[in-house]
Amino acid sequence: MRIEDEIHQKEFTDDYRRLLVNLLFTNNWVNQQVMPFFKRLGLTLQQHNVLAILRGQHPEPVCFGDIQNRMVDRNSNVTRLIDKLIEKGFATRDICQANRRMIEVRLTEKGMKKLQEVDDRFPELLEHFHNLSQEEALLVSNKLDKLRG
Amino acid sequence: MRIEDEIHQKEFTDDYRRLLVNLLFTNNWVNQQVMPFFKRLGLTLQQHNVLAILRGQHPEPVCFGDIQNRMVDRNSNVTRLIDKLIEKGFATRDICQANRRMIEVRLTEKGMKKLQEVDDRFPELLEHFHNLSQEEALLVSNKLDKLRG
DNA sequence: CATAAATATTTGTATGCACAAGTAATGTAT
DNA sequence: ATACATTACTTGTGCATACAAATATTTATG
Repeated sequence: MRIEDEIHQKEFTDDYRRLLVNLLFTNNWVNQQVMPFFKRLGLTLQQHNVLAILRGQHPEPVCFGDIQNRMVDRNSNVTRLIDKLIEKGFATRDICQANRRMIEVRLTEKGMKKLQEVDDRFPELLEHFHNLSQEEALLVSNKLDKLRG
Repeated sequence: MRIEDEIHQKEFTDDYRRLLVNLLFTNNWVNQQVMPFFKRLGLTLQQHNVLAILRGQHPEPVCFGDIQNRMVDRNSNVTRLIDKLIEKGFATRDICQANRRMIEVRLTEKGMKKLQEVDDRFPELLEHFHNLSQEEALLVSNKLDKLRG
């Protein structure tokens, strides 16, 4: 459905303005697909993002700064995210002995299993994106890369 | 910059997954351009969205339900948004005499001036999108429409 | 006409996020 | 060695958001 119809607006003054509004609107749409998906699995999007980063280094630990730099949403408060993951038994935290300002975060077995569970169901989530062909998905992705510069 | 490099990930298992992450990441990027822009003008993105909807009907009033249906972010709590706008003197609220369940919201002169101020500066904001050509902006916008179905 | 259903908005609450200030450990310069 | 700056993480606070329940008004039904 055209963005003009979605928000009941006649037309946009220019294509960039249309793109801006469309990106904001589409983001809400994406969140409405993604949030319930993760909620059903007992995670938030960002908690899952951290778990995936931890798996990338497993069994090596990852420190907070590195987690932050690899996150899709850089504004997250890593301290409190990790608190939640530890509370749920998906991660552990230890002070790094080489540099005691740093915290080593590791994935647990339980966290690993939860990630596997997410992976198993991921195709369900991606189905929502199949209105675009694979070529179109790739094209849009590349244009978004270009947009951000 | 490629999304893989932004989040330090080697590569994605498939193009749809890449698109999903790219949309989420790009949304954060967009917010980082948009939020400070509106903050400098003493508004939030959503407050501006409501003001623009009110202008669309001015001098006729708009009721809450219609505002909600036209908003880019449908999850907003319209009651509390309008409270803020009235507090700032940008809008007024009256009970509709024809149907007293409904609230008529109108733009004030002050609100109109604030919108004009935003319009005057809008080109600054849109500059951030000029990494894409006008054709590309249009293309991406159309693909996003298609994605949502 | 009384009652139930539907509509439109409001309020409560728990959670999440943004931003700023705070703490603790380490590095650097004199 | 001491003082200052930097780094890495933590905490506090106010504001925004999501979701559910509540209220008030109108419409529909027997």
